[in-house]
Amino acid sequence: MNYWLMKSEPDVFGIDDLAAMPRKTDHWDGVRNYQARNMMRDEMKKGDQVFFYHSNCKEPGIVGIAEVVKEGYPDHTAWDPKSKYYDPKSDPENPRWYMVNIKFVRKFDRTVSLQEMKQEKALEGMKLLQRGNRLSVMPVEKKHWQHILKMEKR
DNA sequence: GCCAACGTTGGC
DNA sequence: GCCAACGTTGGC
Repeated sequence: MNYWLMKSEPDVFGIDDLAAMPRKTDHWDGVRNYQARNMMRDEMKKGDQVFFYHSNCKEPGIVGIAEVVKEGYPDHTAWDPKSKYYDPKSDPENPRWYMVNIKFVRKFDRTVSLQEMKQEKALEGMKLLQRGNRLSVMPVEKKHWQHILKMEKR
């Protein structure tokens, strides 16, 4: 099993929105970055665990856990001219963009903030903390995953 | 709201 | 294939 982190803006779609969905599940549409696309299409597997990260907000950080329940499949919003994610260059015969479905697992007791994570020696080298990182989907190492779970309980 | 960092686009 | 211009992300 692998571990991941996915970013979302709470004003647009936060962890509470995921928890409020039917079956607490939603498709992760709108990713228009090739690196993130490749991970969703090729690497994320059913049962993989996902940190849900709130970005672009007052207190950026990890707020809970979700789980991959459906592996990569074409992101149909790319073919919908009315969607804000419409990409005329994505051909249904040869889809350019992919998404996965994730299901709410649990919300953290508290937010493990970005600021806090930056100060942790044990999290050195974590992708999220690297300068200028803008990926909205990224892998998390098991040791980092476990350390963050400990931080939550402090 | 600012701005640094990064990805993409397109002219050459 | 280079690289300047532009758009977006996201912390602050």
